[in-house]
Amino acid sequence: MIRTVEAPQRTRVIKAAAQLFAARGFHAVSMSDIQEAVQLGRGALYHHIRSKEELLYDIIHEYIADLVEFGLSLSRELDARERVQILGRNLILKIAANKAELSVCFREDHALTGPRREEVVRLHSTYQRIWRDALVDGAEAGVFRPYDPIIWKSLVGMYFHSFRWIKPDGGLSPEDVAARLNELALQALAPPNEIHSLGKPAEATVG
Amino acid sequence: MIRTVEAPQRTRVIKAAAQLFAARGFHAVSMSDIQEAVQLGRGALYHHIRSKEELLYDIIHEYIADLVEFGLSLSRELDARERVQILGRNLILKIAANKAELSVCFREDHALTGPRREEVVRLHSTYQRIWRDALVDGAEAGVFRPYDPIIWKSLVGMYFHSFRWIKPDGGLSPEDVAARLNELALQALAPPNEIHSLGKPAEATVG
DNA sequence: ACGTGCTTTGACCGATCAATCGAATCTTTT
DNA sequence: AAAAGATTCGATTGATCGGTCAAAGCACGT
Repeated sequence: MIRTVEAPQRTRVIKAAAQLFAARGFHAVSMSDIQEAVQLGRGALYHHIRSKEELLYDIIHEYIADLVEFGLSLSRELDARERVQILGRNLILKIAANKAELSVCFREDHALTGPRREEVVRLHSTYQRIWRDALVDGAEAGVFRPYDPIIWKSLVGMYFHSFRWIKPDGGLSPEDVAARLNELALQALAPPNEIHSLGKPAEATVG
Repeated sequence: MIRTVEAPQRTRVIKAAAQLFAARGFHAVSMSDIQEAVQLGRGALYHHIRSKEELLYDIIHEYIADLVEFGLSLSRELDARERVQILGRNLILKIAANKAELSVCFREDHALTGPRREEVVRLHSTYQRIWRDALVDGAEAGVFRPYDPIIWKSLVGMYFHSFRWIKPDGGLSPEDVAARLNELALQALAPPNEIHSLGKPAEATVG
C-alpha cells in the first residue's frame, strides 16, 4: 500500500477518542469503541497510548494549555475592554474549531484523578484568572463596573457554555458569534447608568 | 427498633445517588458505591429502584419538571424584564437549594437513552423556550434589544452555569447571587445606546 | 400463635471492562 | 538480503459491572 503523508496513528486515536468522549462521556466510552473507530487491534491501540485516562489527559491538557498560553501572551497594557474582546474571540473561535476537544475540556475534566487532575485544575484556574485580571483592571480604570467575583464567574461561564450550542458550520460564522457575545458581555460590564460607545471590535489575530 | 418518621428508603437512595452522580458523574458511580452510601444490600437496593438509569431519570425529571412548571405558571402579561428576573431568581434559588440534583440535570442528562432521554430533552427545550418567549416579548415591547438566538442561548447558559461555582452556604446568600445575576442580565439585554432604570427587583415568591 | 406483606440479605449470573503479552507482520536501515 | 526497529494482532487476564434470585428477617393485625 502506498504510504501517503497520512496523520500518524496516535493523532488519529486522539482525535477519534475526543469525538467519542464528547458525544458520550469518558466513562461511557470503552476502549473497544475507540479501537473500532480507528480500526486497530487491541495491542496496536495500546502501542500508541499509555492508558485510557492518559489519553483523556492528553486531549484536555493540549487545549487548555493552548488557551492559557494565548491569554498569558496578552499585554496587560491593553485596554481592558479590548482585552476582554480578544479573549472572548479567541475562546469562541477555538471552541468552534475544535468543538469535541473543548467539550471534553469543560465537561470531562472531573474524570481525571490524582496528579493529572490537579494539573488540569491548575491550568483551568490560571485561565480563569486571566479573565479575572481583565475585569479587575477594567474596574480600576473605570471602564467596567466594580469587580465582583460573581460577575466574573458568570461571564466566563457564559463563554464556556457556548460549546453546548455552537454549530461550527451553521448559518452564523464563529466570527459573528464571537462578535455578538463580546458585545453582550461589554454592555453587561459597563458601569451602570453610563453610556459609552462600545469600542470597535478587536482586530487582533488569534494564534 | 422504634420506627420514627424517617425518610423512606427510596428517598434516601435518590438523594445519595444524586450526590454521587454530581460529584463523579453517572458512569463513574457503581451500584456498589450507592449501596455503600445508603448501607443496604444489593437486593434491598434494587427493591427500591428499577434500574440505575431509571434512578438517574427520576432525579433529572423531578427537578426539570419543577422548573418547567414554575415557568409555565408565569403570566405572559407580566413585563418582560420582571419575567426574566423572576425566572432567574427561581432558577438560582433552585440550584443553590439542590445543587447536586441540578448539577445532575445539567451535566448527566446525556447519560440517558431511548424514551427517557427524549422526555428529558423535551422538558429541557420547553424550559428554554420559556426564557426565549420572555426575550422575544421584551424585544417586541422595546425594553430589550432585538431578539437574537445567540443572546438567548448565552444568557440561559450563564444562569445554568452557576451550578458550577455557587456555594449554597457561602458568604453570599443565594438571594444576593440571584439579584446580581439578574442585574447583569438586564443590563446586557437593554437596547444598546439607551439608558433606562433597571426596574425594582422582583418581589414574587418562588414555589 | 399464626399468617401476611414489606424489607433485607448476600451469593450468584453473564457481560463487559481496561490492560497485557508473545508472536506475527511491515518498514527502514545497513 | 539481512538485521533492527516500529507496528499490529487477538487471545487472554483478573476485576468489576448492572442486575437477579431464593430465602430469611421483621413488624403488625388477627
